[in-house]
Amino acid sequence: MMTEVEIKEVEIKTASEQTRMRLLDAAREVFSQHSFQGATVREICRRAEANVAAVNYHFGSKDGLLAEALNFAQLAALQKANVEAAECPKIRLRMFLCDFMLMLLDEKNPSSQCRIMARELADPTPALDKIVREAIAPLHEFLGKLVREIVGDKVGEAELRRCVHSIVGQCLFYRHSHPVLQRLHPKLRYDRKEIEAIGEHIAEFSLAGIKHLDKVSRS
Amino acid sequence: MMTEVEIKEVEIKTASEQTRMRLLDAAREVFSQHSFQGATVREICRRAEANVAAVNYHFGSKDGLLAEALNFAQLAALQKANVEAAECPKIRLRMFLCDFMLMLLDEKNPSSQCRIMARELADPTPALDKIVREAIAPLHEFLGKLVREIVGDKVGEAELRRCVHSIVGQCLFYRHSHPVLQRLHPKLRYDRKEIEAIGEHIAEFSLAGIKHLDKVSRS
DNA sequence: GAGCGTATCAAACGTCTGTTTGAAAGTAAA
DNA sequence: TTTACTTTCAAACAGACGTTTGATACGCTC
Repeated sequence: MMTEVEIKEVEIKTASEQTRMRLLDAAREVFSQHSFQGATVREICRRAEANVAAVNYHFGSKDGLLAEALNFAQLAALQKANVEAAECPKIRLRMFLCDFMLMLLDEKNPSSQCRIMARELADPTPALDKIVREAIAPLHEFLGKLVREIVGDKVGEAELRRCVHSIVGQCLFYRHSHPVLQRLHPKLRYDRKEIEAIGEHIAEFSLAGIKHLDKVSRS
Repeated sequence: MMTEVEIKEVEIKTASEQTRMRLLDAAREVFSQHSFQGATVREICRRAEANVAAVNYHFGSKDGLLAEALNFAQLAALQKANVEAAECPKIRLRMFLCDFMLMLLDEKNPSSQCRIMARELADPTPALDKIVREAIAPLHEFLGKLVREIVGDKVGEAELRRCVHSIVGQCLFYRHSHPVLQRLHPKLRYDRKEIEAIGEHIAEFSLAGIKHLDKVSRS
């Protein structure tokens, strides 16, 4: 049987770890809504109900907080499950794109890391190297292999790479340009149904593009 | 015959207008390289070899400078020339995409406005409304009509809109993710040949996607 | 050259930023 | 309770930011 102290440690952890968690959650929230320069330590601490000094005490700096807030486990799990699935490559591409778009766009999705990733693309930050290494490079590699399965060996590396770029570009567009799209189509709501329709569209559009590439290359 | 004064006005304008021009050029340079929050008035003035107060004297504020620095004449001219061209819609899409990618990626291209536009997408700024109204909305409308010409009337508005998003998304990806792509493929140089190859790829990829949409819709 | 409006300049302003500090509060073992 | 250590806190720090100011220099008309 556990002592009272042990229960406390397991269930609610130490007070210190609680504030660490609250800071990380708040950081993910704020970093996904503002650029790194736009996000302020004071707002993160306000949302975490912690003192301004807490960030530097627990994480050393604002940079350190961002680095620790990044966690691409969910994105990696998505890729792992997809690779191990028994379906054919085309269906796996469809599945992945729907899941990925839900990660990027669904506000209810707890994984805001991909939204941070998307935001950091344009504005290099000390954390960008980590993002590229742990999230973006594996993602491109994963999609490259998947497209290669579909397109066969007749297509060159450069064309294959551009196909991956085309797919990723379509996905990120909806995240990057969200403020613009809201102004262009004010009445459009990005609910789960709409997000899945977008994922389906990107899959259909891209599969046709890949297939056509195949034809061009063989001719 | 012109007097000396008139010649002076026409050729080198007033000293005041010269610094205005230098400020606008420097602003376009800096705003296209950093986010609005990341770009500093001091650096703009340093590059323009002007005093820090010059921005507020000539443009009222940093916001005003950005608003005046924006000028989408080249993008509009591109669309106008394309609409008036005699070619078939598919070839016109190819032409436009190559020109557009050159505007977005070619460092030698004097039109950095599109690079600013791309940068501002993610980070709403007081100038975003003007950008959407004068550049993005017309661009989407132009591409929507072009795709409509290719795809016919059998496709719904929602699907057509998503096609335009797919095209624009692919184009902007190369601009947005430039820092990332440089890390992923360090040896790849974005010279004129590579940019045109990218434009060709996006055109081929998208035409296949559009065509496939047509087939799906008719079936 | 005198006078006048415009443009430039160094300097300062107030505010916001990330970060540091030193004291206070909390925690847990002896 | 005492002791030693960790965590929180209000306050202040140094620097960067956009902007303002008042003096100075310039260009022009008379």
